[in-house]
Amino acid sequence: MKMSDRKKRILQIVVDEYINSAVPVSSKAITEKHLTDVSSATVRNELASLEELGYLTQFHTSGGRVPSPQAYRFYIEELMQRGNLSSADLDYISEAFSNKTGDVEHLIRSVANVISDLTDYTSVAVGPNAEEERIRSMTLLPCGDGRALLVIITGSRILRDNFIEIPETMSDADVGNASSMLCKLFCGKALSEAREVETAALGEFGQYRQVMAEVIEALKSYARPREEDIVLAGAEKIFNHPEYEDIGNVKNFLSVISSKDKIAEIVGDEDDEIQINVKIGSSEDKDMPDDCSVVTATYSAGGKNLGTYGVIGPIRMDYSKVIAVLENVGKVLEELVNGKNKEKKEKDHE
Amino acid sequence: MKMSDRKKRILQIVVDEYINSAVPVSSKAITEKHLTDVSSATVRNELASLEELGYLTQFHTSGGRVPSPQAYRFYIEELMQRGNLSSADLDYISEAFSNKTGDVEHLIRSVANVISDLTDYTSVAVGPNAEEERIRSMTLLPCGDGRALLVIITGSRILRDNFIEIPETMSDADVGNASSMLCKLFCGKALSEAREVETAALGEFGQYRQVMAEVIEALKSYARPREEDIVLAGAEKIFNHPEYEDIGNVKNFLSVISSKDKIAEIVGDEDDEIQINVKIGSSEDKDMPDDCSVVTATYSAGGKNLGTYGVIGPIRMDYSKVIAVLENVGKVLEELVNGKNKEKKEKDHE
DNA sequence: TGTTAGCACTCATTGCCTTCAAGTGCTAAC
DNA sequence: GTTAGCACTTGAAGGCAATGAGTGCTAACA
Repeated sequence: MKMSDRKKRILQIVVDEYINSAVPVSSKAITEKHLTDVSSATVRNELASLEELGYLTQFHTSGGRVPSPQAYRFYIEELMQRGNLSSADLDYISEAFSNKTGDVEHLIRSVANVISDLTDYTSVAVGPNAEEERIRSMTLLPCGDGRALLVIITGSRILRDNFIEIPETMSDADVGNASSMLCKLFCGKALSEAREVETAALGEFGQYRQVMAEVIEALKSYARPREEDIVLAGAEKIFNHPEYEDIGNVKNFLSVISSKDKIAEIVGDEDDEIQINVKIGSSEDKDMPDDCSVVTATYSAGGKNLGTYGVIGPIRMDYSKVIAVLENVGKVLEELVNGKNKEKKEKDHE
Repeated sequence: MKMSDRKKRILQIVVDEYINSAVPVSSKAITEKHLTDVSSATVRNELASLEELGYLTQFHTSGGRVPSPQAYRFYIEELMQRGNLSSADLDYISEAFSNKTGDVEHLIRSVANVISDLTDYTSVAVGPNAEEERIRSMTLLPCGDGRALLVIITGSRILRDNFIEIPETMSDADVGNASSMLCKLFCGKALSEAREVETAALGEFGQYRQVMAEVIEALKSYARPREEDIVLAGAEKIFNHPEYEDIGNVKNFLSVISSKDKIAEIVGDEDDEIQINVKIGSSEDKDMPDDCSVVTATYSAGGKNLGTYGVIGPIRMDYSKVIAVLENVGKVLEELVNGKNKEKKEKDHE
């Protein structure tokens, strides 16, 4: 069966209405508020047909219709009005990032907060993959107790730190030497390249050998996102949505968002090509609760990955608003990063 | 009215029963399970009297009695059986900390997890105040873009979240010099002392003056506990307790625990003299929900403050178990830290 | 004077019934 | 293809009686 234009229009009305009201939509409501030129009986026929096509479901015969996950997908792709943000919202975004300095950890947190505030959903964020970041500096700082702290700084000020065991025989000066040796070896390389240095080849490093092996071990731990790079904002926002008056749903939701692993799983496996990604219900990700959707966007600017950001909330989500927020935050972020680069380049030219 | 021994015994039974069952306790239940030598009528008289004294309340005439906050306080101080942990629990604790390396941030998280797992409540932890920690090393690492990262290593932690603006005119070597100058100036001092160095007195530092001023500014940010030092574990555990089948309670609870500020407030204002601290209901802390209790302990070992740890949960909390867990975790932690010190001293002697 | 049996009373819970309203599906007419 | 009309379904809400747990009070007892 082909989808007539009227069917599409009706489906759009149902989804819009349901997103707004959280109440199953009846034929009467449709003809009264939107399609005033046909009768409710006509709409009823169309609704029955849309139900057959799998776009709508009914809880019980006398209860109006509710969109299925399939309907939401279709809605997002074809039917949704792509809204723009109010200028107040836009101002809020630019202001929030206006004087952001510091490293990515802080940036991630601010972005998550802004997204949660504007959308009224719980937001999730996973920092950029450090894999391809080039190492700017690598330092070993002795800190007593036979240990040294390995600090790695990369281009976007991602820093990683690990403790390295230092042999008793190494003096602080030795550690300093090892440190500059490390820097010579690894600076300018990407983390992923650095990691691949063969441990065996390090035999020649004499007394530093053990230290070097540990450094490589540490580098391996950077393959996965760190706990600190997975953040959550506005968890309490779910209570603003009626589906979470049910304790069971809250339970499911909380069990997911209180595990960083699960968040990483849900947000993580992005296809970098697609800017906005929508997952609806549990069918698309085993870690997701049945009644949840996740909308994420992966940001980048100046060729640099800035991380993946998004919201998690009920399937009945205001996709239009959420997508608008994600897009605009992305834009501002990009301008910010590029603007800074530009500024810097201009300075360099003087 | 004086509390007879029998009254105390009955009150103890009521609180124990209620903590176990979450069901209001009736006179019949008491005489059947515990006080078999008196009749329920006698117990009824006592219950009425305990109610008059403010220890018990009734929701309705035919509903059994429930302890009041006052009863819990009395129970904790005088009535509670101070239980010991099972050997399985004790093993679990020792194992959890057996190979903990790394800085305080990691320690805080493990401790919070252990406490939450053993008590089945949500646990909260606020790391030790960095104020009195002695600075072991202080380093400025250049990271391009006119910035350097200030890394401070103290006895038990690494502080590395302040970027310092570096004047264009400073080369990396200059930054290195500034770095060693900082170290000379501040190493061995406590953070709180270091912070008090007069900015004005730094005029003599020439081109480093601005940098020095910024470093002092940065030091000031460590006066309050940092967000990273306030952690939460097992948020989803509240659903294991029947009071949180009510969505309103969950809402209150979540609104508190999703704000680090509020957690710090509730956990924070400890009297260091008292090892275990119990707050029951909202009367003791305006930030706390009416129906919540918080039990915390401030740990220290070898003269060093290790932070404040505890659980937050319903007023009807298994105080005996919670306190036992907190005490034992404290002991193991102390042994761990002292053990290490001892080990180290022995090594130093060789 | 403290304890207890007995009994009337209170009140939440449960199940059952009715009524009500919302919404549908179907049919026949347009 | 559209629509009016109507029977049918179903959840929500309200009333009502039965149930049962638990209490408070009184009078008798040791």
